Amino acid sequence: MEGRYTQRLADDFYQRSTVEVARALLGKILVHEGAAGVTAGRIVEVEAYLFHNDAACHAARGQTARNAPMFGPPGTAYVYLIYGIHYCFNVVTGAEGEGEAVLVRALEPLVGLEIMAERRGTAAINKVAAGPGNLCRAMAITKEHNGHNLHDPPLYLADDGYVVSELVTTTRVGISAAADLPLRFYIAHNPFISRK
DNA sequence: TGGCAGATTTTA
DNA sequence: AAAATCTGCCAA
Repeated sequence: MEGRYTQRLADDFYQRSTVEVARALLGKILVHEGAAGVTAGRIVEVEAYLFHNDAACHAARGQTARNAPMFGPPGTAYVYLIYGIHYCFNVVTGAEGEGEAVLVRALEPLVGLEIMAERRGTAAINKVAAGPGNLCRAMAITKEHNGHNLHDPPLYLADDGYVVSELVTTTRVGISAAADLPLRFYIAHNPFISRK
């Protein structure tokens, strides 16, 4: 149990294009050592948001107080509140000064299943961390993690050697602008994704 | 300074 | 289909 996900992603993991990082994040582990205990899950679904030619990206119109973390160094957390209710967790990518990020949309719960189920109010394992809002709820990720360096506890990314067998590329969910861009990626046939 | 849209989720 | 509920951002 302890030490299983200690192989944290190093800085050079993020030293490549946002799309490459997004695809590489599939299969990696998101770990949160929270007050209620450790929760962790495998990333099975992500979306890329690009600085250039992507009107759906929060940073598309330049830097503001809200999207500032997106312009920070890659490997930073960008967490924001959407619809006044749900948090969305992103991994900042792209060079410093370039507002890009990868939205993590779904996890396969691996550690702390009971904690996650209680936070979510459901024990349905394939729905506990499916969808960006639900994922943050299950993992207790909030605005306080905004700007956090994802190399360090309590919130970090790890690699357990898992290899993705088949990767699917589709258009992103829930956006009106740039809805035709193929920037959503998920593990094929995975039962934990938020939707087909 | 106010109004509105939004990378969602659940069912009032 | 529509509500729940917050806030950054720009003038609908």
